[in-house]
Amino acid sequence: MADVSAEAGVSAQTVSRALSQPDLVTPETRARVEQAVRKTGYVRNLAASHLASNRSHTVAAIVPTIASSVFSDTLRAVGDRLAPEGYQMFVGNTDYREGREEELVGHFIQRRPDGFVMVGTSHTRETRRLLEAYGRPVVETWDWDDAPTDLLVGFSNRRALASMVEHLVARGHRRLAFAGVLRPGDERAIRRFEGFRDAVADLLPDEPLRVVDLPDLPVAMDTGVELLRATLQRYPEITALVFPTDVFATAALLAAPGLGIDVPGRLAITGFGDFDLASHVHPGLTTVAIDVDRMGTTAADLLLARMREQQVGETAVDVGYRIEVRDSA
Amino acid sequence: MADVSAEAGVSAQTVSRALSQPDLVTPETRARVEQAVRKTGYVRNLAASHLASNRSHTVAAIVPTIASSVFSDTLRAVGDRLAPEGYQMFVGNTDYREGREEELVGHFIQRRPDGFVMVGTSHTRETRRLLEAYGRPVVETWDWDDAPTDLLVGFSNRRALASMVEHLVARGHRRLAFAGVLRPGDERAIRRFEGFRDAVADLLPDEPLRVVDLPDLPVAMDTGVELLRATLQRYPEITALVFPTDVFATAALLAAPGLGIDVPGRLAITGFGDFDLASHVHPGLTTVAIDVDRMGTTAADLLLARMREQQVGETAVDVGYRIEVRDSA
DNA sequence: ACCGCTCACGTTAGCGCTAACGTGCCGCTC
DNA sequence: GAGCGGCACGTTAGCGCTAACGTGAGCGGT
Repeated sequence: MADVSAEAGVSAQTVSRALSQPDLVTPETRARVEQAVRKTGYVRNLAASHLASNRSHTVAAIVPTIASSVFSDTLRAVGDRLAPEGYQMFVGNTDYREGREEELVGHFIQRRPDGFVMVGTSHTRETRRLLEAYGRPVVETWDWDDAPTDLLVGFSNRRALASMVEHLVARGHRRLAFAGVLRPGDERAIRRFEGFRDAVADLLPDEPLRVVDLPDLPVAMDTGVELLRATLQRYPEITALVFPTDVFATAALLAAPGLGIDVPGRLAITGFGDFDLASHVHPGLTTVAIDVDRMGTTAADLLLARMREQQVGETAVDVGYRIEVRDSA
Repeated sequence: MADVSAEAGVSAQTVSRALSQPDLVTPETRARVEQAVRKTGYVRNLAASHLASNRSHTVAAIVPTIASSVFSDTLRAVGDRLAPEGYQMFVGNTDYREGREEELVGHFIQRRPDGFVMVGTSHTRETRRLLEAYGRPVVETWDWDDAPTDLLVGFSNRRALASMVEHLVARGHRRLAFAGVLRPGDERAIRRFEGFRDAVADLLPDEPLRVVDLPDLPVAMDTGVELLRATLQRYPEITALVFPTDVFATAALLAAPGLGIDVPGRLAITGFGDFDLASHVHPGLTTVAIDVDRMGTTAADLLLARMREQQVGETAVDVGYRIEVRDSA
């Protein structure tokens, strides 16, 4: 920067201003500085900027897995909104392992991000303590809680599944099962199960709770096939099978003909997420659609406002959900 | 850090050593420092560490899109290998737009990452200049080039598609078409097309080159259906259709029955990537499988060695590919 | 007893920026 | 024409670490 300021005949402070707050220098000075930057090949060092200004212009994002379209779409939306404002994003994945989130927060804090983006509202006590002590804005996404850590842009997984059960009951289904992978690292799946459980208890009080949980299997299509098989073996009487993710539901849908199961005639199937694939399988998958782009963009908007110490109107935004009815249910 | 050193009764330098190179202090001192860290709630500031040591312990990764399992699996593999070594990863996506890569490199350099992970070997002149001037290790992935920028862990997209054509020809196919989305931001797709073109010219010299390119459409399943339709309209005589990605191939496979097309009887279909879905559709999709985990892990290994200024044996690693033969072709 | 070496830790300076405040000039008001 | 405020830019100091070098204790060899 000293080279640039010498070349441009101004002080280092003016170079700094010309680069980060161009409005504060005259157009002529700005042009001289820009010319000097080009001539010297200067690339400013944001680590030094961070240290001096106490702003890193980074955001830390923590998701269960980046190798799933649901979260990577969210990250893309957040990143696309933040990048033009000069923020870069760190990404960490918990791999659906309990405790990894706390570890990641611990590591990320060392980089002093200006904000955090988290998936879910359920965190360990220590995670919350760390985030609160850190004192920078946090946006939670992909779920709903009446007492969020800070900002919240999400929807109720519980109500979404309850709505799906309502849809099935309205279509005349009485014997429903839920099949998924439930474990502490994936609270969203647990909320969805709870929504199923409560809606069944509410709408079909005479029916037993039918659940198949294979907590040791990965979130992959093979597991969906296995869940379909296990559920029909355990509850052959069911007419509808509710999955907490399209990953399982589409796999089950694709495997059904081979197992001699007519969908939706013999068995109705529902998913969650409205993946690209959901509208391409036959029959089309009835599923829960989330406006992921809006969720990501809104989360980034709230974070930006907080990071700039602007007033934030609503600190909790419900982006809702939509039951996307296709032929599978 | 001053608080910690006062609390532990040692100098700040010793606190620094206890945290970053624990072997250099006695076990007793280390314990006292750790105790003091806990008591004070100290979280070290890696921006300051970066500034003082000229090592950021970050790696910048640039991919076409993070919302695709191919690249997010790679990122996950790279990230999982680097995280335990204390490296965090910045991710940027070019959205398959030409020129975005150069822009991203320009931004990332300001953060002084210790290394770069790139997808592809083809970059603008300015991108290469920036990376070379920056002088830190760069790993290119997902393609092959005899004169890489620095390190290379990939495979030949061109040869992979040529192998697929060989497979089809060996099965008796003569009239083949290639259908995809070819544009400057996606060099991998172009290499795959070239592999198809050259293999057809080589093995089927009497056949014309049959290509359908819809460069303005997104890489999504809808486009796959559209490509299938357009290709059969233009080249009704074909018996095999080669796609440069499983996204298109699986969509075409799922749409075929509805269009009255029997796969593989009337038309053989092949993809690229061996997505989870490829083995779940019926018929199973014949496709090109890449060992993405190995590619990511090896890329991270080479990068780590270079970042630590260790000797790197092979600077170019070919992870190869495998034609995964299923029933679609 | 002296030397030289190693080890554990301390001291000094500086990494490359920007916050905060200082300075000088210009134009406006009364 | 004195006074005042705003603007553009400069000066000073310091953000929180670590590289490089310094120091002193302990130990073995001669």
